[in-house]
Amino acid sequence: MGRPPDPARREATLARATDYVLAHGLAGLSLRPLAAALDTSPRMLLYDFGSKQELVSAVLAEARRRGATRLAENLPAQAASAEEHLRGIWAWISAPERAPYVRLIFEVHADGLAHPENYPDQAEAITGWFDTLGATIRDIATDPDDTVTPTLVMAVMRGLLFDLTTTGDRRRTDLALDRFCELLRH
Amino acid sequence: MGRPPDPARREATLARATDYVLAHGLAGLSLRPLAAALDTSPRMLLYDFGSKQELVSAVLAEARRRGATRLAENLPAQAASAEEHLRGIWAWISAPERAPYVRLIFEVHADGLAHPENYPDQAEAITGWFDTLGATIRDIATDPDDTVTPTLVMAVMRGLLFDLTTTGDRRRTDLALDRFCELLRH
DNA sequence: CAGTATATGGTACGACTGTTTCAACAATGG
DNA sequence: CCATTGTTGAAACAGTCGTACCATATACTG
Repeated sequence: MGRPPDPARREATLARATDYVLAHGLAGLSLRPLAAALDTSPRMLLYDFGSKQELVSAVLAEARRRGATRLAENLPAQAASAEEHLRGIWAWISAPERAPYVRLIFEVHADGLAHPENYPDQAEAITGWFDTLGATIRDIATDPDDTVTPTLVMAVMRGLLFDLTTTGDRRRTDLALDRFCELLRH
Repeated sequence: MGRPPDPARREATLARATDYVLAHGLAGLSLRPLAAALDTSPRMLLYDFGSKQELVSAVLAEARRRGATRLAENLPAQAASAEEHLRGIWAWISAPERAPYVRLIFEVHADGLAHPENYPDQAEAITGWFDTLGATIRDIATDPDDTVTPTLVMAVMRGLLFDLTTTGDRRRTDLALDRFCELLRH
């Protein structure tokens, strides 16, 4: 009885909305331009997602899913040394093609500082990397449950990304990562 | 002939506006609430600063000035070891009282990713620390013109601040700094 | 076919934004 | 006093924003 719902439409919209947000950023996101770019209407976006905030949450979840997938694809599991892993991750995340993802990470972080209630799983997005990372750098860490080394490694990555995205000085930031690897070796 | 201009008013407004921005953040800044909190009007803010963007620029410059002054006050110049300096900076910048400054740094960075034209001196705000920092950690760096070590040190700071402000896990981030100091020692 | 559910367009509301316009007021110099 | 110049208030302009309301179109079941 009645027309059947079409969940595929929502998912297709979500995918394209994620493209749009990655391309244009989160900060100035507005329903009308977004809808226009997606050949739909604000009306339909709210119909499918309930509110702008829920749409944003869905987009961020989708972006995280994509990021994790892409990273897994590009970092073969069979371990070279931990150092090579580290360099691999840096080369991947700092590449210009990842700029949209990196920008999104920083935008979400900044907005989360003012409105933490909108990002209930932010903390998990930080510590979630430790499982991923912990496996690859286990030989650096003193013991398997060590969270300190992954914390430091991720901090170096994020800090260097902050620097790189601000100054654009790839040479200096690359050298700084070299220096960090050097420190880890001894 | 005529009433003399009153530059003191502008400066007083700037000081209080900086307080307000530090307290409420940059992201949602709006002239009307700001003016109300400052017992003035949007009209006067624009009269004094020309436009919202120029007001923001002035506020950021003032905030930077304050931050540099406060940091200088709290880190006595006569050198203990570089490691103690590092720990001192971290203790200072990661203290809860600095949260407004830290938030502002990240907010400006995030907004600058979308609108770099509004922050022409952002890159300098990064590399500017190297002079300050270079002096205190000279014995860590291989030579006086080394920019790589300061880059790495600042990256660790900023990355750990990113983590701390997201997860709130002070213990883990403090330990990560310990670990970094340890690495630097060898 | 009627009935019922989803899907969708159009439109408007109310609140907000930075900025401008026009007026009046205040203090000073001639 | 009066002209000049700086200062300030009130209101409006021209937008944008997320969202709600109302009607209609579409596709399915009984």
